[in-house]
Amino acid sequence: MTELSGFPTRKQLRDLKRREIVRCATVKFGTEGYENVTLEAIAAELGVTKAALYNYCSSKNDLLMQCYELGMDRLVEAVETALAGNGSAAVRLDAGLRAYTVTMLRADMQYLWSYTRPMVTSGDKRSVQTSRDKLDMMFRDMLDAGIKDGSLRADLDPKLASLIILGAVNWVGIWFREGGGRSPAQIAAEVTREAMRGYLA
Amino acid sequence: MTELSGFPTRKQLRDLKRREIVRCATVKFGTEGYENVTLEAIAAELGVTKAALYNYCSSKNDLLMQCYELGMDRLVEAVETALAGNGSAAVRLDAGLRAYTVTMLRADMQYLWSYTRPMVTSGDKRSVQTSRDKLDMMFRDMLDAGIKDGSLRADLDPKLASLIILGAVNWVGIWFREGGGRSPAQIAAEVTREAMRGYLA
DNA sequence: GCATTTTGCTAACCGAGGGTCACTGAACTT
DNA sequence: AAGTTCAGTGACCCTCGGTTAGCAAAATGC
Repeated sequence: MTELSGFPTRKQLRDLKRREIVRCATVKFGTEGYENVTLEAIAAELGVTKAALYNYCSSKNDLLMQCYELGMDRLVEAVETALAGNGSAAVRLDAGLRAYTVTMLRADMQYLWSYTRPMVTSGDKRSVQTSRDKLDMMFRDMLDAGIKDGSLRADLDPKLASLIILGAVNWVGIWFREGGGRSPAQIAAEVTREAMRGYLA
Repeated sequence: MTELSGFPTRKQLRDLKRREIVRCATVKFGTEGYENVTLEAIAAELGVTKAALYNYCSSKNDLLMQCYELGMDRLVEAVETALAGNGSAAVRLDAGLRAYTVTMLRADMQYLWSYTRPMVTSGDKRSVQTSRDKLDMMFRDMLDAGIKDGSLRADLDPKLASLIILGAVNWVGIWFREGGGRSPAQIAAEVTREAMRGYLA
């Protein structure tokens, strides 16, 4: 035994701090907007100086990317769980899309669709794109399954259909703002049903 | 006669210059990204100094808004023309959506969807929103007409349907990049057909 | 035709904020 | 105890959006 158990190691501590920074940045970016948040403000909220942040990210944009990745992981996990449920492919697809939408409508996730995409520089694109592709593939596979089990139209093109459906659903993130009478869950249910309408068997 | 005709008046000249600035900025924002374009660069391309630009816009963000307005006008006009054609409401809706998509896929229009929305500050929102609302209304009216003339399903909800369809179509602007085998017109036709699928009578 | 104002622009500057660097003090290593 | 690693600091630089004083030329007034 080189150390007491129960205390985080140096590496773990470092990662915990990194996560805390990302969490803090996510909230601030999401509520105040990327442009309007200074690194100084983030640092101040964490009780350190700006320069300290550069131990955990290489630039402001990189910090945003880390926020994006965290959000994407959350999204992938929510959808994965929902898609793994019971029922026909159509039913599971519906659940997956609803999970996707509801997660996306969380206040601190809004920036994902509002701020992040344009900021993605060619260098960062790779890691972001893999999460996106993964989600895309999950939905596409479910569309395939729907053709096989007969719950979706046999003549649909999974690639095109997933673009259409995800487009419709992503758009919600743009136009939906809290305050209208309906809850995110209700909105998600309506939009998902509507987006899938043309594809049900 | 206070002046020779055929020469632009002071006011006209000023407006021409303004347009030229906006056109130049549009191209640069579209191809290089808002963040990466300095006012100095725009000014240099126009052969003036940065400060001169401030005679025609109040801030960099305002310049972006002027680009946005120009693009929106273009979009509204293209859609208006297409919607005014002959045929059933479904046919005209199809034409309108294709016009919308093709216009949106122009290289110098990409920034509209990639860069502008998040930059819109609450003050500017008004003017931008009116163009958006106008487009939305045009499509919604056409959906209404489709219910009336029987070319679209009688049970569709125009408000929800327009959000779904426009969402699907707007998404193209995000994922489409030149170079794939198909032309913008082909893409537009495919996506439009697919997005309308669930709503045809 | 001369004085006055208005206009379009420039040169020089300011300040915010992203990013860097030399250094420090504490903790781990040997 | 001496050396090494490392998180964090404070002072600094530089880019870039935005401002201001002033100038020359065109428009306007008398």
